[in-house]
Amino acid sequence: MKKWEAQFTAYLKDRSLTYTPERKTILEEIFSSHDHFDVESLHDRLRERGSRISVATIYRLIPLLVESGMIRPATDRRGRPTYEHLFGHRPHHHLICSRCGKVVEFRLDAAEKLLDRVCERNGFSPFDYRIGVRGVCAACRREER
Amino acid sequence: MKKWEAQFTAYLKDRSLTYTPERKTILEEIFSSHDHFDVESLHDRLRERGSRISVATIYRLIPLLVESGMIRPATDRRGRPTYEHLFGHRPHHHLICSRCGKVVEFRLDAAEKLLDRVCERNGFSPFDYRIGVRGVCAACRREER
DNA sequence: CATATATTGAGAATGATTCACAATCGCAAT
DNA sequence: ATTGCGATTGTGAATCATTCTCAATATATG
Repeated sequence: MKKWEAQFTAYLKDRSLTYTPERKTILEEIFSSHDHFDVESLHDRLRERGSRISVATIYRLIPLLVESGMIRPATDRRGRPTYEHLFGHRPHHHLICSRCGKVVEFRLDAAEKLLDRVCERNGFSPFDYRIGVRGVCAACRREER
Repeated sequence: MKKWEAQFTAYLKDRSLTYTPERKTILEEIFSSHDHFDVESLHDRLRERGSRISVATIYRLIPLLVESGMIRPATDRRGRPTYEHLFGHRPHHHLICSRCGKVVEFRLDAAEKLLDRVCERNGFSPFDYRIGVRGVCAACRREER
């Protein structure tokens, strides 16, 4: 059993909810990729798989996944709602160019210790963190002149 | 003239667009607060001010503000689209409880040095950064048992 | 196996966002 | 100041995503 499956079934059991085949199928599809997803394309992917799960079921599942900390709402560059799941990647961070939208990923393990201390002081048990830095990339800076 | 006004008028001029009274009013309202905003509540605030600007005008302005780097799309806890503007606050960060949604703000100047080094290596000129830590707060952890 | 509750799909209802269009506006060139 | 032209606006209609309703199933429990 995958880690995400264990976490989600525990969450469901805690609230007397059930782990239905539909929910299992949707989760499998979500966690089969690391990419962000939106409802429509997730629904398409499920249909390609041969599933006839309705969009309503997806919409109904999402709040549970958010609540349980499996996914989180995000937004694409144009502000459209997407979701990203929180398993299977080690924390990675982003440099985002405000001018051209380019995104550079980086890792920064050194930050973890600092943040652990902050969490401790505030009674938080962290399970994920993200750093986003906004600025202007070298190419755009050159172009500006 | 405010910094944001200078930046936006420059952006408009560059594309032969005009800085109309409506746009000025909307910008003033957006930058009069540090909070995130959504279209509906921004529209309400404008009406309270006595303005009759239509929502369509707001919707039409937003892509320009995003493009010009004045605001950025964000998302509230439930995934609803909001925007935050990018002027005038010192960097602050968030601990977010995945269970109950509580948000604790903190500051962490020590991170800045680490991030400056990352930026330098990648040729970025940063002007803002945000750290989001997701976890479970003390109250929710207690309740879980 | 019977019961109570949760879940589902379909389609209707809602609400947010975009579009179309006719009436203004603002700027630049006279 | 006047004219001309593209940009901008408000209105209301159209579209699109999301939520809701309801009747039919499925699931867990005793």
